[in-house]
Amino acid sequence: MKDSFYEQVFEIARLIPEGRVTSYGAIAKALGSAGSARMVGYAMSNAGIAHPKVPAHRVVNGSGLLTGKFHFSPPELMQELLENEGVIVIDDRVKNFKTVFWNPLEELI
DNA sequence: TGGTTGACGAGGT
DNA sequence: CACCTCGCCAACC
Repeated sequence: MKDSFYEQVFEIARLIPEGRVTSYGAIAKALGSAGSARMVGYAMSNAGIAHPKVPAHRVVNGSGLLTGKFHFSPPELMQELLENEGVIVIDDRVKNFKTVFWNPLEELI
């Protein structure tokens, strides 16, 4: 398999439209591996070196928490990018998360 | 080959 | 609402 799990994660992440966010679990489920949500986040560690660019800042955990912000440089960059796209972030949490949430399983059809 | 690692998720206290 | 514990799965050393 040339398209490793990582590559698949990147593919889905790149499909996330601006102003929208999704969760690691949702991506994992979209790939058919619902239980490997942790792997999705792990894959994102390579997002920084992945090409084309992967909007990792649009991926948060199931609670809308910016758990991966500390992997950015600086950590506050993640929130900056999100707010720049119209996503309100308060206390490391996405405002109206349920509204801006992008479900790859339904929106991607 | 086997054990450890995680940017997680759900459930319980 | 906040914090803790357990479970899952693929990649990495």
